[in-house]
Amino acid sequence: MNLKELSDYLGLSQTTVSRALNGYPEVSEKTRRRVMDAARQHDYLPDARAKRLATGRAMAIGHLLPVSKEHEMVNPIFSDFLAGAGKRYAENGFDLVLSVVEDKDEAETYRDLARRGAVDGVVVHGPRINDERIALLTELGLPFVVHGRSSEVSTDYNWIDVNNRRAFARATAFLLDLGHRRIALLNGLAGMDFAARRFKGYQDGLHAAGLDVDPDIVSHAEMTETYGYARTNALLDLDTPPTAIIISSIIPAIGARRALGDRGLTPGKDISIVIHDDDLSYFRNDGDVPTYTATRSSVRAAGEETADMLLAAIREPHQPPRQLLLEAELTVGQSTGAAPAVRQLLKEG
Amino acid sequence: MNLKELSDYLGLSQTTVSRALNGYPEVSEKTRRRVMDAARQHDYLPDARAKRLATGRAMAIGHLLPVSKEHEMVNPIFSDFLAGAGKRYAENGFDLVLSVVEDKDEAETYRDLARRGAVDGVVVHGPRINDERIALLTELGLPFVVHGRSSEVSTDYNWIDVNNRRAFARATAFLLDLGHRRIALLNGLAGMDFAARRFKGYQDGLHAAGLDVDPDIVSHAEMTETYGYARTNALLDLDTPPTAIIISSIIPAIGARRALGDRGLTPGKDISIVIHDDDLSYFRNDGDVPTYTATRSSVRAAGEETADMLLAAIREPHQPPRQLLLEAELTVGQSTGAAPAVRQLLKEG
DNA sequence: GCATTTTCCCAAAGCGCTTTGAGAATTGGA
DNA sequence: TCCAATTCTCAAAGCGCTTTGGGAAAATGC
Repeated sequence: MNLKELSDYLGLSQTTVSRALNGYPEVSEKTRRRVMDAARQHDYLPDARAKRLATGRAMAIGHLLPVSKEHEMVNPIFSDFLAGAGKRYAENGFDLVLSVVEDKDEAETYRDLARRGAVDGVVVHGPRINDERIALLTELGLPFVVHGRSSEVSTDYNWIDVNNRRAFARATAFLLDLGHRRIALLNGLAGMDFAARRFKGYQDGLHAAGLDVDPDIVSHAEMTETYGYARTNALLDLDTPPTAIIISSIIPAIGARRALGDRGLTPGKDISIVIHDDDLSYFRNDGDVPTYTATRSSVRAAGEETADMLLAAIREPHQPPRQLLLEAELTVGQSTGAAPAVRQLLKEG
Repeated sequence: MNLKELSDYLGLSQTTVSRALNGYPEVSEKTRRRVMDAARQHDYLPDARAKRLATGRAMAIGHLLPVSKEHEMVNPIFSDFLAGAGKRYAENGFDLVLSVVEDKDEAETYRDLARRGAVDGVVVHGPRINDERIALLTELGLPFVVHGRSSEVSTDYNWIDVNNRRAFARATAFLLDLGHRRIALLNGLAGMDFAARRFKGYQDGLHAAGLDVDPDIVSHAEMTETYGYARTNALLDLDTPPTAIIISSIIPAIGARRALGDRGLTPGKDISIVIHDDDLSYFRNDGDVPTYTATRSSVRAAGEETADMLLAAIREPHQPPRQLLLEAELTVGQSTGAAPAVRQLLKEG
């Protein structure tokens, strides 16, 4: 059943039926009700293709899932983010279109989406330092929100980010308070903006205590379990291994834990671990006392906020760019404890 | 630049330009080349909205991401699956539309997608036993492929599945060969078809050795880390704890490992673990000797196969349904070893 | 050389909606 | 009662493509 058939059936013009269904005021309540009832009864829903052409809007938001040829890695937080954002899109009648694309084709894909009119806006994931996508999208005039921020980009744009710097400064300070002096950082991929901010926070924390960063115990890589395992082993093999490790995600933390297990070491006792926890739905760091001490910020909630922001930006294109900075909470779990020296002192009374 | 402008510029009709771009034979090679060059030069790409209306095809595939209100759980294998499928869609000029939807609204969403003409086909994820979505989609005439199968559905339909039954029978037999007699099963959610098949395989393995299933050491739940942890603790607290555990996914296996760690137990030595490994990109079970002994089948590869199958089904609607059964490989890792009794015997020579 | 194909291109009619610009029908005011 | 204002409804023109049904020009066959 299409609009023509429905209006023929009702003895009304297509105009009136369309207006009744879309809530325009030019139609009497009586008629509107009659139209709505008939639509429901006949299972009528306007053809999305026709509606899109007629309105010029796609009623869809684009997300690019970049898949690099080399590492073949999909960001594990992606699905939780999509769950959050997609929920909001659905509530607002928008579709979510997901483009799986190789890193190198990303710019071209944005161009295509814009020219084809396939989406009304896009979300930019995983911004790098001085990310060129921001200039591109601004030039294309395609509304967008960045999940994260991009340092060294001078123009103003919509973004939503966790206060990574403060979170990691707090995590560092927390470990310092426990007496740790040699604290390693297992960070995300170099070049990623969030990783740079987390490093800065870590550095802030150390500096505040009069300490300097030791580059030997700072590393950057894609956040896989394997990375956590290998890197933790390497750290433990050092002449003076760290007494604590800050890890950028729960996934490499699993690997770190495995490395400790291999050596019969216990987190929280033999070595302290603080993680950044995105609160992944299949990997909850909870329980009476959470497994890990963590700076926590729900990526799913971030997805919801991102969607709201983008929909607002599409609705009101002439408003100034919007920004939202979320604070992570620092929750204490089982994976941290006093540094060995402090422990010794305490024991000696 | 739209088609009209492009054809005006070229001094050709819209018909000719459209045909030239879409590879129809009614246009001379010389003209085609001229059109193609001009299109490239002016960055012309046909408007997706108009194309969709004119052709009646959506050039898009739908995936539902079901998010249950209660458990708020997103399947962690989802993103890898999408990465695989989405790659193929992109190669074939299709978009991927992702609908985040509450469990209870799933049927309605399929109806909407079909009526609105928003997609040309859909992928059904996580089929349950006697899944009603299959009948619904058949009735709607919306092409679909099920990732998995649904027992007790009598009609024929497109599916692609891992041979879960055989994989779990092999895993069980493998553990039996190592001397294990008390083997626990940490399965997926009851009601899921894959979980039922895995249970059957487990049962097959035990029966073949003249053993029976002990329901006390079989459990069904959503495959989270927390589940693996809690359940492993419960198993170890039994009067006669199992000497081996088969775990349906790497995620709960992490939890199991954590439970073992808490007690100072080592996988492969104190207790054996076999997992089913979906080969998640951020959670590779590899290395010189993989961490886990596993039945492995790449969910990403399954995504690619599913996409190919669905695109073929859309292209050739009158072909009979297609099916593909993938075998999992059994790879030996560090998490399995001889059962205590056997170990004792071997030691005694 | 003429009739017949074949090649190449075009005008116009959709696809199923929204939206513009007006025209009936109704209501209210004097 | 008549006229103006308001309310309700409609015909028709798009939106930017594809595709049908021809028709002119060029190539072929006799």
